Amino acid sequence: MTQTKEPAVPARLLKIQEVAAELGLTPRRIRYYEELGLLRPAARSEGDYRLYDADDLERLSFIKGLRDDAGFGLAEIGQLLEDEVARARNRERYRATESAPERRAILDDAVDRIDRQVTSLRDKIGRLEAMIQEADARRAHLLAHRAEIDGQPVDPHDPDAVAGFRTTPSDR
Amino acid sequence: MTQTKEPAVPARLLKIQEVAAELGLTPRRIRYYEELGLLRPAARSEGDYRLYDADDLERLSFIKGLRDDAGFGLAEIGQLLEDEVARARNRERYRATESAPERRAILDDAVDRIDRQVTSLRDKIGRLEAMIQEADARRAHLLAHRAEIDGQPVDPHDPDAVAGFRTTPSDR
DNA sequence: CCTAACCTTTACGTGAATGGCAAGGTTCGG
DNA sequence: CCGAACCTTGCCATTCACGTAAAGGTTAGG
Repeated sequence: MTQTKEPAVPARLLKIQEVAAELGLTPRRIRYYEELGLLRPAARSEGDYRLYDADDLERLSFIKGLRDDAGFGLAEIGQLLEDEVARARNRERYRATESAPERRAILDDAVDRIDRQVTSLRDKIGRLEAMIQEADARRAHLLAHRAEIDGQPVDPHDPDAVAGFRTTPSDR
Repeated sequence: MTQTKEPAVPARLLKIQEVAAELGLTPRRIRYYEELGLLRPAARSEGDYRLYDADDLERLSFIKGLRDDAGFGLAEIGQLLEDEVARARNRERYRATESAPERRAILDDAVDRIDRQVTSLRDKIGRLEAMIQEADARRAHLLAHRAEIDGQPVDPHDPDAVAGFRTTPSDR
């Protein structure tokens, strides 16, 4: 099947549509992300077909998550991820040097970037949790009124209304 | 100052720009949300100025959160929140009936809606947490390599590269 | 009563993120 | 070597979520 040539698995390269299908994207979107500098296919075929490796798939999947799930804009994602130009530069720097301290620095930078990504995600989670709190407060308010009704099945004139159900027109 | 007429506080009504300033929105956005049926001002002035009450403010704030923080589309927000037509209808139904069971039903519907909202938010949080997991995995991978370097300061030929830093060109 | 500062509706403009199509080149199984 | 199925770049169209401006009415303080 997959011929194990010599060092490890050659890890088959995928064409754009295969990638799109696998990740639930469209070729168009993938090309657009490339155009914005968010990723670059690992290789091109003889006839210039884009060819993606497992690494690209991971990156694309993360981009998709940031976009579709986290709702970040593509520009913001660009900052968060570091563009392909910088990525290539760092790869080169890492490969070029033998120096352990320098390699450490490069790795530490990469870790910092990930930390920033995680922080962004946690911030967002925090905001969503705040919204849940508010929603729960409204929920509790409604339930309080429900309990009130349950207590006195038919009340002649209700003292005030339920949150979200202003039944006393008062002025309007 | 605020004349307490008789029942409670008349709760001053705000004009659109005041609302916008308070919530960090623009009049345009507020009008647009109204146009989509997401909210309707509590009242209009003599000369047709939109006037918002505290209830409107809460709703608007929630809409803003769903949009800016949670990243939902306005159409989706419309479904989640129930449009103003349905809201008005329910208010009327609630007000119209004396029946405790019916009021209970209306309140229960409102609670259900809130539960759906919370579920949507929790779903999103779940997806974000999954992304954090992935990011942490990458982070751990990088740190593993950093530790490796720390162990053997100057290694002649590295066995393989770091995640995200393919230093062995192998074929490309 | 006047006027500045606000409001109204209507309508057109814009940036982001795609969709869709055309014209042509590439791959690949048969 | 051929055709179906895919790929390329290029470009225009569209949707969403507003921004902005115009033309005119309203409010509130002095």
